[in-house]
Amino acid sequence: MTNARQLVWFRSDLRTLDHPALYQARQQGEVLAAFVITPAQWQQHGWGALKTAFVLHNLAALQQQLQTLNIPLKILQLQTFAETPAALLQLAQQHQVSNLLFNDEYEWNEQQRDQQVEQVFLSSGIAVQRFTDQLLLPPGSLLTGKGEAYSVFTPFWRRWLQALPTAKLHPLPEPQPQHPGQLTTDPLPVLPQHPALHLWPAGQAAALQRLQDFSGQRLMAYQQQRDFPALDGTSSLSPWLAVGALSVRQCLAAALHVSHGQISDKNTGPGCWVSELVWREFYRNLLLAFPRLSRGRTFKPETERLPWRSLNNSKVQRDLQAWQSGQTGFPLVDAAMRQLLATGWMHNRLRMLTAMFLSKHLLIDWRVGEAFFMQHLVDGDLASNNGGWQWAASTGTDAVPYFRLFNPYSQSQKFDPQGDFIRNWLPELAHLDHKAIHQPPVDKMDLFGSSNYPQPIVDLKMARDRVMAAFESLRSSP
DNA sequence: TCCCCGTTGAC
DNA sequence: TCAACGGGG
Ligand SMILES: Cc1cc2nc3c(=O)[nH]c(=O)nc-3n(C[C@H](O)[C@H](O)[C@H](O)COP(=O)(O)OP(=O)(O)OC[C@H]3O[C@@H](n4cnc5c(N)ncnc54)[C@H](O)[C@@H]3O)c2cc1C
Repeated sequence: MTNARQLVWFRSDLRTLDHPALYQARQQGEVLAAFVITPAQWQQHGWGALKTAFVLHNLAALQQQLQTLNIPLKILQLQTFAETPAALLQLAQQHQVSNLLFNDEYEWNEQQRDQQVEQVFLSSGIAVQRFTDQLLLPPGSLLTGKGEAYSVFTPFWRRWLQALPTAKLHPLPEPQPQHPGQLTTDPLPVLPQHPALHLWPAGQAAALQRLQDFSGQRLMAYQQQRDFPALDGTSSLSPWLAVGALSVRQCLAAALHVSHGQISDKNTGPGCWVSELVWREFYRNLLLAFPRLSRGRTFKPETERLPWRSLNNSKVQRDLQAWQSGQTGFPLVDAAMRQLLATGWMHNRLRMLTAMFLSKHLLIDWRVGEAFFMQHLVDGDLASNNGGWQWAASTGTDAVPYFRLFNPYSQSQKFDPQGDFIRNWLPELAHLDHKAIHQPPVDKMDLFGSSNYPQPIVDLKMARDRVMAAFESLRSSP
């Protein structure tokens, strides 16, 4: 048994630290690692160039780290998930593997793929071992009184807090190096470049460094600072969490460390931050329990009938393009969209604002915005992105009530009071003071060079009335 | 993880 | 004229 060869299939868990499948495999025998590149599938999932590049650069970092452990990495270059089971099995048989080990993923297509992989391996006499990795607590371990998945966050959070003290959540160490074997590591594909990639250094070492930097003053002040996009109030760890260069247990351990092992509510910096990790957890559980979410359906069935404005209409097309390019005439919305385009990341407060602006004020189908985010985000993640969009569009479970509309000007005054964030991303408005910048006066004569900043593309009162009416129409009609 | 609008009462 | 507040969406 100890010499039996173990195949560890890496997916969205590109690290060697705290890796359940890798750690267990190393205990069981000689480890061979594999990664499957499926560009056509990734494209179908709406990944953008930046996210794809980030994944591949993290793969390169993983390869290096595995080399220090004498673990060879095989790379299968395919197109889709459909080809994966056969190709992976061939690899396994070629190298006389006795066990396949991998960490679970929760999206529908990924689940289907993994089920097929498991079947072909089992019927070829290769054992399959699956591990919980992305979730702190295994799915299904937290259920409502009725034995169902939670669809409301607050009770989920309460149960989660109850379960925390007895859960085994210590990060696993990196496995010991193994004796060098005969198998060789495959060459990497050419690594794509992207202008924003330098903002997101690949690999677990960079991720841990950021976690460390965050886990002091900033974590303590998180609850006070996290809503102000001009501050460095949040961790910016989402890209590494999304590709698994960092584990959620490593994050939790850091938070527990600064809060002396205790998290009892979300009224402290660490407690509040952990509650955000649990939101991630909540959305992953939802995606697993409700497969329709992976297939573009709304959580609330009646909201499928919302009368979104048609993209065949050229005015609607122009509104969409204005939103996408940061030219809506609402400064904080535009600054946020330009942050997304330039960096591949956007502050949470602004994701909520821009998502609500598109789906509510412009009354454009949230799925269009969801796809656009996925195309540009470096941390693009189906569960969290879909969860966030359905939250903002009020089509989700435990979403914002449809009438609780953000006003882009009030949000701007509240959360960017000095206008620093706007000034940073909209140079054409940089001359305006903290009072004027939220709602710039018309600069007809181009005295300040801001005449090319657009006028608001929509009247807020009209937009508000329109979206309220749209939601209210759901009640009366069948 | 909200905003709007009408009312009230102090000036 | 304006802050404070409550109801409603
Ligand atoms: C419309 C919309 C789309 C979103 N799309 C994504 C996405 O594609 N990928 C993604 O990772 N997050 C997404 N989020 C959630 C959230 O905005 C980001 O996780 C967060 O902004 C990342 O920044 P951070 O790492 O500094 O977060 P921190 O505040 O430091 O939080 C720590 C971690 O907790 C998790 N987290 C925080 N807030 C949330 C949340 N509201 N929901 C789920 N997880 C959360 C993230 O993994 C994050 O890295 C979306 C939110 C909205 C409203």
